[in-house]
Amino acid sequence: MSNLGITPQSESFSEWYNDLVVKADMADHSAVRGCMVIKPHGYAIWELMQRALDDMFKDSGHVNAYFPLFVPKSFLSREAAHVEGFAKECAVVTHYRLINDPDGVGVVVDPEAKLEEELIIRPTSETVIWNTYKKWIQSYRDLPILINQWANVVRWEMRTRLFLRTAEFLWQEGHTAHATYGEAEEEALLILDIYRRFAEEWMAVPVLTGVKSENEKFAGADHTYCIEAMVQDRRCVQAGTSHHLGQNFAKAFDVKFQSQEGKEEYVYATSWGVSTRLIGTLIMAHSDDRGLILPPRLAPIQVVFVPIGRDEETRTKTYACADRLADALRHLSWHGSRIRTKVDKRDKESPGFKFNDWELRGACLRVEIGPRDLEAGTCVVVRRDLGEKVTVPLDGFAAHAEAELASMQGALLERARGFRDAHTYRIDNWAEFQALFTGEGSGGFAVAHWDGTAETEEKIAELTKATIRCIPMTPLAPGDDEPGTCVLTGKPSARRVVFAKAY
RNA sequence: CGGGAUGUGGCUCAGCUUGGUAGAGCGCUGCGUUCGGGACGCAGAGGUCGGAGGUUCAAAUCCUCUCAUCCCGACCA
Repeated sequence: MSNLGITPQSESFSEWYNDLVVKADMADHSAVRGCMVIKPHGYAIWELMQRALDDMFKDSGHVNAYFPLFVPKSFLSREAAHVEGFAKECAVVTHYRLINDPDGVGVVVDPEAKLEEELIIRPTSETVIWNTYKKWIQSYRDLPILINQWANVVRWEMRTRLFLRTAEFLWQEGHTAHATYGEAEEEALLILDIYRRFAEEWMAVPVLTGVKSENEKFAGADHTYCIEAMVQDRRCVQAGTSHHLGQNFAKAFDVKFQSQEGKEEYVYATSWGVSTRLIGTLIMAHSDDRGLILPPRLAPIQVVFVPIGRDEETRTKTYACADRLADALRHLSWHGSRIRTKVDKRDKESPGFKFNDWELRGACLRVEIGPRDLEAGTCVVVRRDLGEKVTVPLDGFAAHAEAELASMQGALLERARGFRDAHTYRIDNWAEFQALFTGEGSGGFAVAHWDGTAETEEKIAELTKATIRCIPMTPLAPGDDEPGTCVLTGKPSARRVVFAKAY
């Protein structure tokens, strides 16, 4: 069995990832640097993610809206910390018209068509939205506002990777307005918990929840909550963030409301988002050298049938059998949606080719139906994460398939959790800390004491490339939240924090 | 934005040193045989050699510039 031209993980994790994304037909590089084409197979995963998250947002009282792509430059000057965080990576629109090149062929920018005020392509929408909220909010009766939008944003990144960091990406951004600090805090934590549940229950990716250090928090936030996942090269991915913005944007955009007591106060805000980066995280968390391994709840194809027959007559029978089984599955509801199936009737491809192809594309269960099965009244079922062929009677097939999907969903989460826990270390001396982040096959989560200063954080990053991923919400192990001494400086530390190399 | 590498049919690459009619494998199209872990035969189609200048009788090949991609750093969801 070949690896189908995918660089093995053991040889180079990053090449493995690049090969896989392209060969599994998820995405392609585009004509524009740093941008990508999300192909149907990759987009199908995004659609499933969107649907799940959108339901959770709606269930918790949020509504969707849409705000414009363009941000007047002046908006970005309003909140100093915020603009500093994004200024270096903004795309700017300066003109609004092209003309035929007077000196030759093609078109050139019309110098006459210069915009009076340049427009920034949104790197995030806080400023546009808060400029709007100012018009919407007068009284405490207008609050809270709980709006989400699904959109694209642009951050002009120097170094990009498909799904993990692209110049343009798709995401959702929630923007809420509240009367009190406490209510905004509750909102930020509510969303954080939605993100955690989505990661674990849908993506089968266990995540740490925590607070970002001052260095790592969102520019413009009072504080930032995050979910952090470990992937198979033991590096850490920030998979989602939820910000308590305090009154920063309300002050920058002068958004006040009259309280029940008649007092004028600034509004409290949150913002929160997850992006197509989740797809990259999903791939890196579970997949192997043979291709994608997707958790059933997010797999575009959950059960694929490969009917086998060397002659027309056998083929007719195996096709009919596969259609019948697929149809039965489609009428079953699993986690609230129909089971997604496919009967692979491509007659130019051999069964062996199809086996490899569907492993590459991450179908969860593959069902082989050949002449031998027809005689015996069975089919052969192979689960993508286990790879073993199991002969199953046609009679109990649907129940078997459903049980296997459920079991696979759980198994992936457990495996990922086991992997993460096996690479999470409590480290109390500097030599050990450095050793963890040095050399081949190194890495993981270092749960260590830190003296709380930005200088120490930066020094550690400089020496090891590891950064503080989060200050956990709850201790990962008993004692983690007790005082100790900083792993680098030996100064007092209030509690342990999590260090890792990050994407 | 620095350092390195690479741009030649859809894909992977050879040809470039030493200038002289653009090649291979895979894929693609047609027909036939195949079909339980990437099948085979025969016949076909497909390329302004990333782009622009220059040198030359002649440029994929030499020179200059430019664009893009990948890897490694600095920056970031």
